[in-house]
Parts: sequence; C-alpha cells; structure tokens
Amino acid sequence: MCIGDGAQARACTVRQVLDRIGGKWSIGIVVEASQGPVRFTELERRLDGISRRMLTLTLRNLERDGLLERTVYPTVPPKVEYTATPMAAELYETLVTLTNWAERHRDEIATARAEYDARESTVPAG
Amino acid sequence: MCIGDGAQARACTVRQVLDRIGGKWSIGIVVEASQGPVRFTELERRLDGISRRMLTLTLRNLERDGLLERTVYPTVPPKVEYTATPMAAELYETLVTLTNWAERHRDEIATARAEYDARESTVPAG
DNA sequence: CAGAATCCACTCGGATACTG
DNA sequence: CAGTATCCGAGTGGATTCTG
Repeated sequence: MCIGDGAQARACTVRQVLDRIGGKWSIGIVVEASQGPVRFTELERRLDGISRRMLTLTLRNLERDGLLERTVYPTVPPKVEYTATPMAAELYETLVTLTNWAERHRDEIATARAEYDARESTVPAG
Repeated sequence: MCIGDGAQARACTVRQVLDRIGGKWSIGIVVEASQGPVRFTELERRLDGISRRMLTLTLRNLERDGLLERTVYPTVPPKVEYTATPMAAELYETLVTLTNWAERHRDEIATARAEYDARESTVPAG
C-alpha cells in the first residue's frame, strides 16, 4: 500500500496515521500515557466523558500498534499500567506542529465558517 | 473550548484539526487541490473509489472551513474549480512531518501488530 | 458537467449490566 | 480494579437515480 512517491501516495501515508490516531480518544490517551504510567481507572477519570467500552477498545488498538505498553501486576485487586512507547512520544512531538497550525488559523477558520453559513442560509434571491 | 494549556488542552486542539481532516477523503482532496485548480470530475477520477456523494460532502466541508475555494464559471456545461487556500497548503506542509514519522516507524508498527495478533490468537493455555 | 436526493450497510461510540 | 458482554442510536460512506 501507498505505492510510488506521488501526491496521492503521500496522502495515503497520512491516512494510515490518521486511521491509527483519528479515533475520538486516541490522542488524549497517548498524551496521558506520555507523562508516565497510568492505570485504567485513572485514565477513565482524566478523559472526561469516555465510556469504559471505548477506553478498553482504544487502549487495545494503541497497544496493538505498539504505541502503548500494557503491564499487568498479578495482584488482588488487579493493577494494570499503560505507558507510552518512545514511538508514541515521538508521534506526539510531531502533533505539536499540528497544534501550532490550528492556533495560527483558529480565527481564520471560524471566520470562514461564519461566512459560509451566512451565505448558505441566505437564498441568493436575486 | 480547549481551555488552559495542560496536556489535555493541547490534545483537544489536535482533535479539532483531526475532526476537520480526519474524513476518509479530506487529505486526498487537499493534496490534489494544492497542485492547482481541479474540477469536480477530475477529482472523481483521481481519488480512486470515491463516490459522488462523498466527494460533494467532503468538498463542502473543506470549503466551509476555508481550506478550499470554489469557483463557478457560469457556462454551459457548468464548470467548477476547487483550489486549496494558503491555509490548506500550510496544513499539508505540517502533515509532511506526520508522513515522516509514519515512514520512520512503518516496520516497528507492523512488527508490533504481528506480535500482538500472534499473542492474542494464542490462548495462553499454559 | 456538477451536483442533489434517496436508500441502505456498516461502523463508531455511548449506556448499562455483569465478572474474576 | 480492570475489564467483558450486550444493546442501541447516530453518523459515515457507498450505490443509484435524477436534474439544470
């Protein structure tokens, strides 16, 4: 997949990254786990609004892609810790450039939206 | 939204960007439109597998966010051109860092997946 | 040519209840 | 504590048909 080095090939590569971190909670989890080991319930508290189901699913996917490491302590009650791998930390570094872009153009986007919505709701009646 | 400057605030900002470009076809369209003006049917051909419906929807969203400019030539038959705005071009520049990350870790991710899948399919009956 | 409209399948994600 | 299992609604996206 993503053959050649044309424009669409690069677009394809970007898409693969987005498939990995595009989920609603992925980024938030990676960020938390980048600060150090976090436990399941701790994540549940810090990611406001996440359901148990989605937390589990997202954790599994991130673990599968090698972005998170899962450590089980065979104690009673059970204790499981999640830590971001170096690869994940590096990923978040590159996401910072995205944040910068978003902050630079925040107003521009808001304006564009407002103008678009105003245009669309106004039937150009003449 | 995205209040404060903590880790989750930055994660929130990233999410907003992803909401904008996370769609299945958004990146591909931005890439094509960055090379110069493109027409509707031209995009339909270049984005292999896209449906008319999704092309229209994605174009509208990108236009609404100010990433694409839509120019209508009142001719018969109609002619409409889409061009990436400077803001969109700048966005794609930052996405290149993502591509680099993906290429650096392509093998690492593949390996992680293979190992994970091998582990999961093997019941540790032990 | 550049769409708008309609129908449908599938996935994402939330709510809830149960368990080792 | 750290999940798993089940149900359900909403949104995403494909296929097809119709039109100025």
